[in-house]
Amino acid sequence: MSDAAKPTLLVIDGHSLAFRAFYALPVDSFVNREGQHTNAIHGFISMLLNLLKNEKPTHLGVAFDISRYSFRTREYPEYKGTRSETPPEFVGQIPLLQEALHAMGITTITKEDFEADDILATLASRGASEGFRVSVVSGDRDAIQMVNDDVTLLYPSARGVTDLTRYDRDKVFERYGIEPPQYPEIAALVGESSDNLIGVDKVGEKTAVKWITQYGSLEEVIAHRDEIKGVVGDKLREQYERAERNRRLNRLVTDVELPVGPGDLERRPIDVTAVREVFDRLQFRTLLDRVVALAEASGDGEGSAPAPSEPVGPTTPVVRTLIDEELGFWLKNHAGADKPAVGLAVEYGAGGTVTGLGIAAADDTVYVPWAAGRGDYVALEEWLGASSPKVVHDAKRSYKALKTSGLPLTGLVGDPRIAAWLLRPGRTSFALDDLVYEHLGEKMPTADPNQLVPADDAGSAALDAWYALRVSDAIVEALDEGSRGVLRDIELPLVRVLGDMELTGVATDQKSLRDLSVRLGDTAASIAAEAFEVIGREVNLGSPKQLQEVLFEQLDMPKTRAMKTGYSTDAASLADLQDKHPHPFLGLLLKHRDATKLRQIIDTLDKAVDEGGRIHTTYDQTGTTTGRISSIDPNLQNIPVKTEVGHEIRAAFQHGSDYETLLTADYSQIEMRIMAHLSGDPGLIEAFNVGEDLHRFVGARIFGVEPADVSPLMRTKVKAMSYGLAYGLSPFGLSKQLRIETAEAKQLMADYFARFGAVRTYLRGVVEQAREDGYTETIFGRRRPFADLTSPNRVLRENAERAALNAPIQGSAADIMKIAMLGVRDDLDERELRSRVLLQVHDELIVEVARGEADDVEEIVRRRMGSAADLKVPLDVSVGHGESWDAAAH
DNA sequence: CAGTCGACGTA
DNA sequence: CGTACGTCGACTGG
Repeated sequence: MSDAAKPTLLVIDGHSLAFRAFYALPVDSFVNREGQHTNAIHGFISMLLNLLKNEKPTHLGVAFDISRYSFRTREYPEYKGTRSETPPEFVGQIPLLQEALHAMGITTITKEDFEADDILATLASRGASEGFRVSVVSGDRDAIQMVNDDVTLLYPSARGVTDLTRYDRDKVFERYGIEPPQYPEIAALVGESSDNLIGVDKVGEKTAVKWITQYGSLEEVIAHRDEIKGVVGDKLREQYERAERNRRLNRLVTDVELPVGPGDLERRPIDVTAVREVFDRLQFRTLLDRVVALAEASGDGEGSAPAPSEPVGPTTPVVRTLIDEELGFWLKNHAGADKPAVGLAVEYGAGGTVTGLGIAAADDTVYVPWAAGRGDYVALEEWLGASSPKVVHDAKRSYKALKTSGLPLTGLVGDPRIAAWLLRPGRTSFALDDLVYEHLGEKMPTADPNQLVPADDAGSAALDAWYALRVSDAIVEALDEGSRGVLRDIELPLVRVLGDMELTGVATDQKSLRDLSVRLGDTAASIAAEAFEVIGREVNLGSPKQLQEVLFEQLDMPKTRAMKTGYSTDAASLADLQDKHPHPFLGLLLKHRDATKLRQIIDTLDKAVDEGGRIHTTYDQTGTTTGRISSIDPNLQNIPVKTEVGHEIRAAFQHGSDYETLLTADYSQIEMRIMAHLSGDPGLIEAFNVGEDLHRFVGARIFGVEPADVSPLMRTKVKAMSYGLAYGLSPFGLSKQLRIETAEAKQLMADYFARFGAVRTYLRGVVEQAREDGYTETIFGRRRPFADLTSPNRVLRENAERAALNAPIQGSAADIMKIAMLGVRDDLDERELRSRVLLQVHDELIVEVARGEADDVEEIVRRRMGSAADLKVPLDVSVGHGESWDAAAH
C-alpha cells in the first residue's frame, strides 16, 4: 500500500496542547459573558482546524490525562512534582474543550493511572501495525520515542500551537543525532526538568549522544561506565541509577488497555447544532464559521447528526472522566442547587464501598473515579451533601454505598424505580434497563458477555445516570398529581430512613438462637422417631408427596382438599383429619412441622448475624402492590410471636450494649380505624371514640347485650369477622375459620351490617369505584390499578374485588406508618438524640433507645405515630419497653 | 441448575 | 370461597 492510500490516524495530547495554547494566547482577550476564560479552548480548536485541513486525517482522537497521578507518581512521587498549581484561568477550560470536541464528533480518550502520552503511544503503535499513517501531536518531548517510518510527531514550537514542527526519523536525527527510540535514553542521562527528573550531573545532550552513539544503548553505557574517564565518568559511576530510574519513568506504555482502537476513531460527522450551542456559549464567532464551513465541505448538514437505526432516541452521550478542579467546576456549572436535576449513579465494589460515580446533566455526562481518602474531592462531597437536585435509580442502594464510604446523599428528587412502582405497583421488574425500554422505548447498551476485559465502568455508571434522569422524567410525567405527592412527600424522604435502618441493623443474642436451634433439632428428631415407630417405616416428613402416600394409602384416611399434585397435608387439613379419623401420626406430624419450621427460621437468622452481632435486613420499598414495604434477606417482618418458641426467638432481639432499652410502638387496630374513617360509619366511629374494647363494643351491638356480658366466644367471633371484612371475607370463609355453620356465619355478618351498615356501603362502593376508574386510591393518593374487575372469569374477577376492597385500607395504613416514620426521624434528628428506629413491621416500630432518652423517645413516637393522619377516629398507639423485642411487647 | 409448588411465618 | 408479603425444602424440567 502506498503511503498516500493509507488511512491517516491523528492522535493529540489534549492537556499538553491546551496548556500550550493557554500560554500562547492572552488570557484576558478570551473571556465569555459568564466570565469563563476560553483562550486555551480557542487556541486548541484553531490548531485542530488547521490540522484537519493540512493532515486530512481519516481517524482522529484526543487523549487527556485524568489526573496528575499515575503509575509513575507511585514509582516516584516527585515525578512532575515541580509543576505548579493549575492557573485559575485554566481551570474549567478542559471540560468545555471536551464538550466542544464531542459536538464536533471527535472522540476523547482517558485512562485511569496512565498519562495521555501512554494513550498516544498505544494508539500510534497499534495504528502503525494496522496499516495507518500516524501523526502524533504532543508538547511532551518524550513523544519523540514514538517516531518511526509510520509515525510522525508534530511538536508545537515556542511561538504557539498553530505552528507545529514535523518530526519524522530524519528530522529527529538531524536535530539530536540519534534514532528516535534512543531519545529517552539521552533524556534519561541528561534529565528532564519539566518532569522533575534529575539526570547525571555534568552530562548534557552532547555527552549523552556521544556515549549512546559509541556504546549503542544506555544499558551498554552503564555497563561500560568504568571505562569513561574524567569528572563525567566519576559522576556517571556515582549517579548512573538516576539514569536507570529516569529510563523506567520516561518509557511510554504501548499496550494500555483502551476502550477504543485506531479503527474506532474514524471521523464522525460534525453535529452543527451541538457545535453552534457550545460555541455560542464560548462566544467563538469566527471559529464557528470555520467549523460550519468544514462541516458543509464534508456534507454534514445542520441537525443532520446521524441517528443510529437502533436504538431509537438520542444518541448515548460520550462520557468524560473528571477529577480535580475540573470536577468542581463542572458541578458548579451543571449541577448546582439552582440547576435542573441531574442523574446520579453510584458504582460500588466488594464490601459495598464506592468506586466511582456517574453524573448526567441534561447536556453532559461525566464519570468520576472514587478512591477513598483522596483529597481532591471536596467539591464532590459538598455537592453530594447539598440540596442540589439529584435523580438516582434505586436510591437506597446508592445511599447505603455512599454512606458506607463516608459520603452523604441529599437532595434526592427522583428515583425511577420508586416512580415506576407508584405508577404500576404490580409490575415484576423495576430494573433500570426494563424501565428504559418500557418508558423511553430504548435499549440500554449491555456489556458484551464475551469480552474478556470487564465492562467499561466509567461508561456504564455514567450511562446509568443518564438513563435514570431521562426515564425518571418520563415516568413522573405519567404519574397523576396524587402519586407525585406520595413520591415527593413520602417515598423519597423515606429512602434515607430505611437506608439508615438497614445499615444499623438489630442486635441479637446469637448464642441463644443457636441453643434454641439445637433444642428444636432434638425435639424434631425425637418426634420423627416416634412418628416412624407409629407408621412402621421412615419417610421424609417434609415431603408432601411421601406424606400423601402415608396418609391416604397406608393409613387410608379420607381425602382432604385437592391440590394440583394430590391432596393437601396442610395444618388445617390435618386438624380436620384428626377429627374425622384420629391417628397419633397426625399430631406427631404437626408437632414435627412446628419444630422444623421454627428451627429453620432460627437458623436463617443465625446465618444473618454479622461480626458485630447485628442482623441487617433489606427493606424492599417497591416490593408490594399496596404500599407496604417488605423485608428480605432476612425477612424480619415474619418473626414468630404467637407460640412459646416465638417469644424465645423475639427475646434474642435485644438492644445494643451501648443502649438502654428497646421500645416497640404499634398501632391498635389501624385497619379497622381506617375503615371507620373511610366508611364514616357512625357506630364504628363511636366504638373507637368511647375507648371501650373494640370487639366487646361491636359484640354488644351485634348480640344485643351489655358490653360486660360479651362472652369470650362472642368476642372471638366478632374479632374474626371485623378483621375479615377488610379482606373481603365471605360467610363461607368465616364459617370455616370459626368452625361454625355457614348459616350462622351468614347470620353473624347480617347482624353486623345491620348495625354498621355504612361499612357495607363503603366496601361495595370501593369495588364499584375501582371498576369504573380502573384503580383504587388511598387517603394520601396512592393508586393501585386493577384490570380484572370486569373480567368474565369469575375467579379472577372475585379475587380482584377482594384485593380492591383491601387495597385502600392496607395502603392507607402503610402511608400512615411511613409518614409517622418520617416524623419520628425528624424529631430524633432535631433533638439530636442517639436513639434510632431499627425495624418496621407494618404497624409496629422497634426503636433502640439510648441511655436517658426513653421518655423523649416515647413522647416522640406516640405523638408522631398518633398524628400521622387526621382521621375521624383517633389513632391509638401502644408502647412498651424492654431488654428484648419480646420483653418490650405488650 | 433454575423455576415452581406446598407449606407456613408475620401484619 | 380472606388481603399483603418472604422463605424454606422438595420437586420438576432441562
